[in-house]
Amino acid sequence: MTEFQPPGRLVTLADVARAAGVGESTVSRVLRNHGSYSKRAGERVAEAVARLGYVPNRLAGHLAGGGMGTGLVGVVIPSLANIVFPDLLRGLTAALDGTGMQSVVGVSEYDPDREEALVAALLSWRPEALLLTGLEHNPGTVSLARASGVRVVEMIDTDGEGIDTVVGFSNREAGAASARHLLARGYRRIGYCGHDPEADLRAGKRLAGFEAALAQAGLAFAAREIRPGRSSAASGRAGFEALIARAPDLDAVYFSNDDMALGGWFACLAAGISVPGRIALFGFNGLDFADAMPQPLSTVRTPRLEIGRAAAACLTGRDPTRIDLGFTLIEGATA
Amino acid sequence: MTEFQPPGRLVTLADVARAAGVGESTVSRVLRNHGSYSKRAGERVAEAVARLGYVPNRLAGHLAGGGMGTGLVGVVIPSLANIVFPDLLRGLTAALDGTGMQSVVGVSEYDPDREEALVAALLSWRPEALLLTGLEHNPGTVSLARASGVRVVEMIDTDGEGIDTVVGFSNREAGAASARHLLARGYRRIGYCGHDPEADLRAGKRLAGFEAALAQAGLAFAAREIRPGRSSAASGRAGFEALIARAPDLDAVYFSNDDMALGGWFACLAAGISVPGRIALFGFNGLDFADAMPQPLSTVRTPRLEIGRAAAACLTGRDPTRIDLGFTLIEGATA
DNA sequence: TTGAAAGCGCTAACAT
DNA sequence: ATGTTAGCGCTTTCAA
Repeated sequence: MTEFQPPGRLVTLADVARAAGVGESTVSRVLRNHGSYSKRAGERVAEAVARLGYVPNRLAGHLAGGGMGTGLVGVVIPSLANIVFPDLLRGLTAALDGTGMQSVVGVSEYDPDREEALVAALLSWRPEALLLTGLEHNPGTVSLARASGVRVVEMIDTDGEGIDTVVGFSNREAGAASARHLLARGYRRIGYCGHDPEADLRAGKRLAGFEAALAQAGLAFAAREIRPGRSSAASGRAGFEALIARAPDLDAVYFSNDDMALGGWFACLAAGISVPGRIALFGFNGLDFADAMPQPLSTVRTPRLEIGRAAAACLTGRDPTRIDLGFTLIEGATA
Repeated sequence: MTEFQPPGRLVTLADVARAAGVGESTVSRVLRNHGSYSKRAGERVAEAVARLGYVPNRLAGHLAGGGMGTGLVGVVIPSLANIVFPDLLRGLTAALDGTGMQSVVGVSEYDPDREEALVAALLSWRPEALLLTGLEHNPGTVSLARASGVRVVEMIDTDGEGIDTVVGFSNREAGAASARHLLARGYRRIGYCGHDPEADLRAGKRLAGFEAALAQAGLAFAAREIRPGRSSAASGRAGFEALIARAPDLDAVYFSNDDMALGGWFACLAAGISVPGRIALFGFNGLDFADAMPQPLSTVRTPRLEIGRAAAACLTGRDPTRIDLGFTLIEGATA
């Protein structure tokens, strides 16, 4: 179907024009179905395109301009190891599907400097929008984003000021709501088990919100265990075991997220600790497995896919927006 | 820091040249640190770049460039909902980091037609390589990939012929090894609980490999439960419950992956079914949580990050390669 | 309806 | 060491 091509040189629009016996502009018109052309021209071009296996070069297309955008969306997420960010991308790509837009994704590993470098790199592709995670960035990142002139959407977190458009929920409030839930259930000797809140600033905000709500009740964490590295069930299990060894009288533990909480639940199961009778467990995110557990995990469900979808919807909008998609406290059986 | 820009027009290299009082080619030389230029020219250009907030346009750069690639890598994965594919991307982006390459990712949702459309779209960005998942594609996808002239790497699966370069492991053999493990442990009334093997062809190959090994021992599945939709703990739990209700005498269940197996384990816990005493459970992938469980899950660890890394390493290579990274059977406590 | 020509922002000769 | 020039592949006037 595809003719032999001298290696290293792809079929160009000029090749198609020659093969079809028409001018380049006619090929362009046919391909973009823009302007008018004869039926015959249309057929000959279509035939030549198929025969030569022509794939348009969008780089050239964009450069030639005429207001047509690149169709690229630059996205920076902090991690791929935590399913919440793939979930975000899932919502985003689902919404982008069919619009002719493509996302180009960079992963910052929770490093603001790396984020800045990624933003610079992504902008060199002249994306039509820039999607970042969270509200905290290097000053350089902010200048770059501003100067780019494109729509900037900051996802997930609404606790603070955004550059342009913000889509997410209040992590601080989610933490506070979790605390109020535990307090309402009568728990008083509460511990915290989490991964690094300095790197994962949203986890830090939840922690701060939780503490603020505790303080309102005249309480504070009875003990806390911060684990280095990323969150995981293994880390949650080890963290919980360390915590409970240090503070055996805890009656509840708040985890930085569901993965950590799952690890804590595993630890209880292994040690024969009754949940929530002896100790209550509370997570965050509302991951898939949470409600398949024999005791559904008590947690806060976050609108991850919805944030991705809403962010995509904001791309076309003209004015800055602020969308709070909220969260849902799930009264499971562990707290 | 950044001067006012008439909206809609970004700073170009020509603007920088004018501001720095040098020629365009000098700016180009300075920016790319290629060719020679005076110290003074370098300083003036650097100053102008900073002052104007100039971000190079790589689209134009590539178009002009004699042989300089786009630095883009087109990637197609079937899903973002299953952590194994983000893991793959994680290995890939980690290896790409610092090389100046960026991946552009498309998600096919296990649909070959969508995959073909994505490949066409990605090729229009003139990537320097194309990374696909699995070995089964539409004929159109294969022609496109071939005609592109770029390195094509098919990831994860080595059971079959590839277009160009293949990096993965044998899913078929992984399934067979799992069966042999269960047989060696004395299990004979084995059931299967999985998600759609027609969509997830790798799961289908594992299933086929497992069955072939059973057949060698003169056995077959005593029962099987195929669940529609994607894999999850909830699906695994429901599937397991249906399976065990239909075939109460099973002594082991092979799951399509760890998420499903976790659901099965939850079901056993909820129903007070002893594992592996009463029934053994076997998964696939070796996910994070597997060894944090009170009873570590018996499963097969797959080299997901390594595949991503190895795929990145293949990008530069000249000749087609075939890399089998193998897998590791993990003798957990559930089988 | 169609082709010729200009130019998008950049790089790589080629001069100087 | 540096400016000038000619494209890269495409889209869009503008004539014809």
